[in-house]
Order: sequence, then structure tokens, then C-alpha cells
Amino acid sequence: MRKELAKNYDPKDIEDRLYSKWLDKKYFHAEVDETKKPFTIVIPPPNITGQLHMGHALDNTMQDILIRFKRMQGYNALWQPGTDHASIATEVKIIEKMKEEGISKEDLGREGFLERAWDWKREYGGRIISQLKKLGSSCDWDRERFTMDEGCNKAVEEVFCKMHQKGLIYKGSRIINWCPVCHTSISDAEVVYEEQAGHFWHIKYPVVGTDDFLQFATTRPETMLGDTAVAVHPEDERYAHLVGKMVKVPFVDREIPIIADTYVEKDFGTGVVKITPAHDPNDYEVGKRHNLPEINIMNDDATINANGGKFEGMDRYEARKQIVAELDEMGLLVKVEDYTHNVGTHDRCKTTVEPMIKPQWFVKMDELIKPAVEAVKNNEITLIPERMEKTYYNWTDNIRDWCISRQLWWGHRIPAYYCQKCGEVIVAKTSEAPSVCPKCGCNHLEQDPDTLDTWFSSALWPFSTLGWPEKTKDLEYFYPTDVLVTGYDIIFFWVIRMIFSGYEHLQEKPFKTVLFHGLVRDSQGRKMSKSLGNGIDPLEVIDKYGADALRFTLITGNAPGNDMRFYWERVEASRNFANKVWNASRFIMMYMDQMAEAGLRFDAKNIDKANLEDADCWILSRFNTVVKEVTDNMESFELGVAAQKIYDFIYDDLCDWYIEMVKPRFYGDNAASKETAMWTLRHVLTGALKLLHPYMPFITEEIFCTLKEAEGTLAENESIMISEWPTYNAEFDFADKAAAVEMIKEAVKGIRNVRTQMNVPPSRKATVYVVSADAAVRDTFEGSKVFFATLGGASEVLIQEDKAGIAEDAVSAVLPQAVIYIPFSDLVDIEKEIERLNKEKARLTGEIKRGEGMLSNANFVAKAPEAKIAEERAKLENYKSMMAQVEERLAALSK
RNA sequence: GGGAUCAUAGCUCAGCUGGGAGAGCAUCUGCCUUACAAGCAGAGGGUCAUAGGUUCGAGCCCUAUUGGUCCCACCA
Repeated sequence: MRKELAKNYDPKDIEDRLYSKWLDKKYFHAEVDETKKPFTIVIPPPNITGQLHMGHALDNTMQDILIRFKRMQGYNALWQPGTDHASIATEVKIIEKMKEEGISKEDLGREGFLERAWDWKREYGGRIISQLKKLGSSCDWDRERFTMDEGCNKAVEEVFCKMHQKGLIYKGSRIINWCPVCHTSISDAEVVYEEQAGHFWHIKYPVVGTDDFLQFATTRPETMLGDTAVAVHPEDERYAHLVGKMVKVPFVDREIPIIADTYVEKDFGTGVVKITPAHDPNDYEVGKRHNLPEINIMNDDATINANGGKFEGMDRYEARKQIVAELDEMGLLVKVEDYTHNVGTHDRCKTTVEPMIKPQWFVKMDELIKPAVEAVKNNEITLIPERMEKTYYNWTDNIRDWCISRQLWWGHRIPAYYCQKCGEVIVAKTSEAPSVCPKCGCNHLEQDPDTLDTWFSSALWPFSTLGWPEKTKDLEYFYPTDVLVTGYDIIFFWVIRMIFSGYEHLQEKPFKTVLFHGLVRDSQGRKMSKSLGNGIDPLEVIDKYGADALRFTLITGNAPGNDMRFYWERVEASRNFANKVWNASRFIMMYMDQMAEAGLRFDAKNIDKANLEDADCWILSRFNTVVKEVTDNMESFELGVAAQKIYDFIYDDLCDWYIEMVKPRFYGDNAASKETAMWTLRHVLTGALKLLHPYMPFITEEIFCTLKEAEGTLAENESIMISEWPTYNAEFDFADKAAAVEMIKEAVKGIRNVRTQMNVPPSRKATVYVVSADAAVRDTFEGSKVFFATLGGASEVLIQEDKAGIAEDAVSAVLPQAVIYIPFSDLVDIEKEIERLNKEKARLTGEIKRGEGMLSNANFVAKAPEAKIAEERAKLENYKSMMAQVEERLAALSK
């Protein structure tokens, strides 16, 4: 007894089983194969600390759709997976956990800490992978990588050393963003600005040698401890006489100069700015221009250091309070205003960052960025949607050097060694690390304690995963990759850095296309977040409705790059669609079995295409169109549009119409007709399942295999995911027959419509008359009589040239080509029918007016395309003939 | 301050290079019709934010306005 589809569709019955099958069969695995064209996607590596969230679900669904689509098209499709060590995110989490145990980083020491970190990675790194599998992701798991595995480490060292040699990486003491909680420097990209309510303190410094004061305002009074100048605008007459004089900074008793610099805005505040080069990026620049001393007043935890005199040891905010109070006592505080301003915070911990001058490693960006800009400008790399280019340029045009050193332990350690004796700096790969100082010969070398920004290794991901810096066959074959799918929120962190890295190290782009998606928000449009507790767990959705339903929900009803809201109702709708596909397939297989038992044959070689009926031709023709459109849409990354078309085809064309058209043939006893119908059904169902497979991999596989088993062809069709993608078939180009069936559909809709409007109960069948003077039209109805009768609720269909024998008070549906009469005299209200016809008349009058107006417009006729004019003419003709019929009916009924 | 983006049916959103406004959900009316009530058949519902402009023709292109969201900059 062969397998049958279960009565009810339950994703839980099939998903895990099918995924295991795919893994066993190694369908996801890709090897270099010169006979095939490669199609490659590298996964945005999820953090090892992470749990699958809706963003991952969307991102990976999109990638899986593309990979499955291309695989079926015959490409050698590689989806390269892996995870990211996520330096700071992971380190913070581990420290949090250690805190619960009462242990600090320092207690464990660097090595002990790293041991714990690797344990963590082993424990949690696999979790997200298994979650991606639940989603159906067809990644080549044999190739799974990690940003801190041996190969990636090699790539990182190679890049660091090479760029250092070229002068693209340098160490320098510059002002950087410092996180006083994480105790590390962070890059500009990691600073997020938050609007905060603060104050504007108006303070005055005494001008040395006079009784004058110089007044200014600041939002951060504590930084005055590090002031080394006060600046005014060079053209500000109010202060011209003071430039060059000195003012005295209270508490530290330092005399600092009054300088002139165009950085100051005359019209803002008092037009005077205190300059703290060591704790403000702008002041830092001013300081450089005027050779001002840089006085660091803070420790790494943002407490005041010895340079702050009596405030030493206080936290920066405590010091602020104290300083303001004392200034007030001294009469130097003029006033305090409420002031809302933007404050830079660390994106991880939300701590207000403290600008500080520290020795750090930087990547020099100005030259590096050029090919990356060019690549997008000349469409070497395409960004979808296109508007992302603006965001991209916005960053590239204002780029600053990238601070890559972090005062963390979990990450790639900087391959730089310092001679403790002579101060020599040696940059070398681990394998070539010096044991003695090449300059002074001593053996007091120490490696830089810092690690690299986590994005440093991510930037190399598209090629480090393929074996670079080795010249591997994989690299040669799969690189550059084809598409990168990611959220627009990491365009600066990641996308740009991969692009310039690809050009710098391989002289080649990392990918051809970047497909951006938006954020998945909650039903109220809020970002899903832990603190709000409004996040929806994709695994919960999968558990309730299945992975297919989740995938379909995430991919439909949304344009590329736009945010979307998550609604359970939409998941339910997707599940209902899956159920529809399931049941339609059950219907088909049910009749397949019955027919097979009766000895009927319906495989391709037994079907004479000449026997195809109009309805068959119509659905085959429709399918042809859908195949073409869907393929086009998917090739241009319009995944949602393609999904919608597949949905409409399966739901409307196949289920609501074709299956209904075919039913009476199965109930009848014309063997040839049954056979062609079944062949058509199977052909179209198989094709539709294939189109749907990238979106709903599980249900399509289950049905496909059951179907093939029933056909006895499972051996050569063992999985839909390695079957051939459907293509346009010229043999099924039945435009005329398809149009004929469209006419019948209109007639059916007309009858149904009239029946409801006239309150005819569905159980009441009636004789239906089709009247047309056109013999071809009559032939068409004759050919489709059987299903026309069934769908139109007719007990009998009489097709005739004129109205002979039809009761005058029959209700009617008017088509351009024919009039359908349904005599219901016993239960129809003639007044109502007249009213209905009058409405129809009014509509047609409007249409005719529109058409005539358009066609009598000389400009339209002269300028519009030929085809458009012809179309309008044809429509007008149709309306006119319908109008004639309606008027005739009205005249007859009014008698 | 610069930029992006959105404003379309009660709700959430599609609508590709300009050629008669669509879907899902919700609402209303009938139906347990032998694949499916997670269903079937019908229906209602929109001067496509406002004001101009280009065009034979604008939801779509241009300008301005209003309101919302986001990104960047960060005037102390």
C-alpha cells in the first residue's frame, strides 16, 4: 500500500522528516563543478550569542528562496553558512553570567576567560544553527565556518599585516569614543545619538589682568578641568580686543589663552566656546590647529583623575554637580537653562560615551573607499532597492578612519609586538612572531593586549569562508558571490566594509547584488525588542503554523527594503493557503487512484495533445504565463510579487476554476476526456509545486514525492528541490482557446451574479439558454457545455441562434458575445429585474461615453500608441453591443 | 542642519519603465455542493494626503505644502 497524503495537513508531521532527508541526501552540498555555473550566497553570520529572531527568519527565508530557485534552475548553488564571534556582544554576555557567579574578568585572567568564552561558543554557537534548520534553510552545513576559526584567523592576520605594511593600518593617539562601562574604544558606527534632556550652564572665567569676565555656555561643565583654551570667532568684534589674553580656569588655577577660530559660531550662545581637546572631538581639532595641550581628566571608568585636582575620584556626573555648585558659590555661574541635546551612547550598553585621547589602531579610509564608491556608481555592484545607494554614499562621502582596536579579550588579538626595552613595534603573523627584538636584540617582547573590532573579520567573510588567503579552487570558482541579503541597518557596519575589503585584497567585488530588507516590527509598528517584550519568536510561529506558513508570511505583501509588521492573521492566511494546496493535491490524487484502478492511463506518452479540451488549454496557457512572469520576477529579486502570482494562480486559476471545470468530466464516463484532464492536472500541479517550492519547501516536497510515488516515478523524481525549474513551453501557447474559456468564465460569473441578486437559492437549478448569432461563440459554449452547466448551476444548457422558445420574463446576463437567459418566472420579481437592467444600462452608458470621449479626442488618436487605440475601439464595440442587448431586454420586459 | 521614505478600501500593505485602482484580514448575504467550513459563491467599501504643473492621458513624473517614520551630522 503506497503512501497517501494525510487527511489533514499538519506541518509537524513532515518538516523534520523532510529536512533530515535533504541532509542525508546531501542536496545542500556544493562542490566545484566546472560543467555548471555557480550561484553563491554567503550568510550574514549570526552571532553565537543570538537566538533566532524575526529578522533572521526574514533574512534567511529570502536567501533560501534564491538558493533553491537557482539550484532548480540548474546552477551549482552554494549557500555558505557560519557564525560570528561577535566580540563585544559575546564578551558582555559572558561577563554578565560571571557576575551572577561572583567572578570578574580579572579573577580569571585572559586565558581563563578565553576558555570560558570558547565553552560558551561550544554551548550556544550551535543553537542558532539548529534554529536556522527549523526554518528550512538549505545551507551547505558541511562548510560551516566561524569568524574565529583557523582559516578566518589566518585571513585576519594576513590582512592586518599587509595593510600595515602598505600604511593602511596605523597606530596613533587620537580622540576616540570610549565606553566607560565596557572599558573599550568603539568605532563611530557604534555610537548612537540619543536625545536627552540636559542643561546649559552659563559660566564665566575671569580674564587675567583685568576685572573682565568671559562668559560662555556648556552642557558638560566638568570638562572645564581639562580646558586649555577659550575660543571666539576671528571676526567677532565683541571679543577682538581679548584675543591673545588669558583667562583663569577655576579649581585647577590654570591660565589658558583666548584664541580665535572659525569653528566658533558668532550667533550661538555668547559666541564663546571653552576648548577641551582631550574630551571633545571638535575641540580636539581646534587644539591641533592651535597646538594646545591635551589634558586628560578622566580614568577609564569616567571618574576624574589626578588632573582634576580636588575632584579626583569622583564620577563624571558627581563631579559635574559639585563643580556647578561651587561655581555658583564663587559667583562664576551666571545661569542655568534647560536644554535638550543629542548625546552619543554606546549601541550595546547605552552608556554615554566619553571622547578620550588614546593610542589605538586605525584603518586609513580615504584611498580604500574609492573603489567601493566607484563599484556602486558604475553598477558593478547593484543595491536593491536603488535608494540604498544614497545611504551608502552618505557614509562613504563623510568617512573617517576606522578605529579597529578594542580593549577586549574575546576576538582576534592584534598581531603587533612591542619591545619593552627599545620601544620597537613589530607587526607579524603569529606563525612569524619574533622571539627577540629585531632592533635591540632583547627578548622583552610583548604582544598588544587589544583585539580587533568584530567587524574586521566580518569584512573578510565573503572570501575568508572560501579559503582566502590560500588560492583555493573554491575561491576561484565561487567568488565573487552573487547576492548578499541583509538588513539596511548594517550597511555601514558590514556591507561597505566587505566591498572595500574585496577590492583591496582580491581586486574584485565580493558580490554582484545586495538585496536589502527592512525590519520586522510588531503589529503596532514598534521595533521588536527584549525590553518591550513585544518580540515574537519565529520558533513559536513554526510550532503553531509551520515553517512554510512563516516563510510565506514574511515574503509577501512587502516591497524590498521596507519595514513590515507582523500579524498572526497573516500567518494564518498563509497556513490556509498551504492547506489549500494540500487539499487540491489530495483531490487530484484521489481521482488518480480511481482512474488507475479503472485502467485509465494518463502519463505524457499516452496523451494525444489533440484531445486537450478548451479548459485544459486554458489552464496550460495560464500556467505558461505564470511560469514566465514568476521567473522574471524572481530573477529581478521581486520575491514578494512572484509569491503573490503563484498564490493567485494556485488559488484562483487552479483550485477555484480549473478543478471545478474538470469535476464533471471525472463524474462522467468519457475515458479520453478523463485522461487528458488528469494529465493536465498533474502537469500543472507538479509545475505549480515547483514554483512554490522555494517559498514553501516542506509542503511542496511532501506532495511532490507522494505524487511521484503514485505515478511510479519516484525513483527518477526523488526530490522536488533537485527537480527542474519550469520553463515557458511554446507547445502550450493556446491564446485563442484561452480567450474562449475566459468568455465562458464571464458567463458563469454573470449567471452567479444574477442568481444572487435575484435571490435564487443555490439549490434551485434551471435551464440556461445561451443566445448568440455568432456560430463560433455557439461552438465555444457547446465545447464547454458540461462545466459551464455545473459552474453556472444549470440543469440544462440550450445553445441557440435566437430567442425562440425563451420566456420573455427570463432574467438575463449580458455578455459582449452572447446573452444568457435564465427563466425563473415563478420566483422572480420583474420589477427587480428591470431595476437591475437599468443599473446595467447606466453603467454601460458611462462606459460608452468614456470610450467615445477618448476616441473622439484628436490628440489621443494622434499620439497614443496604435495598440492602445485598437484596444479602446474593441472595448467600445463590446459595450455598444451589450447596450443593444440590455435595451432590447428592457423593451421586452416593459411590455 | 542634510538626506531618505511613507501618506491608496475599516486594518495591514501590493501596485515593475504613466494607459480604466488590487490582495489578505475585517464587514454583509447566501451555502455542510462527495479536495478543503483552515471551505464555497456573491456583495459593499477608495475625488490613491493637499495645491499646482508636465502630458492626449498621472496613484505613478515635477514643484510646493501638511503630517508620520528613519538615517546621517552633532552648535559648545
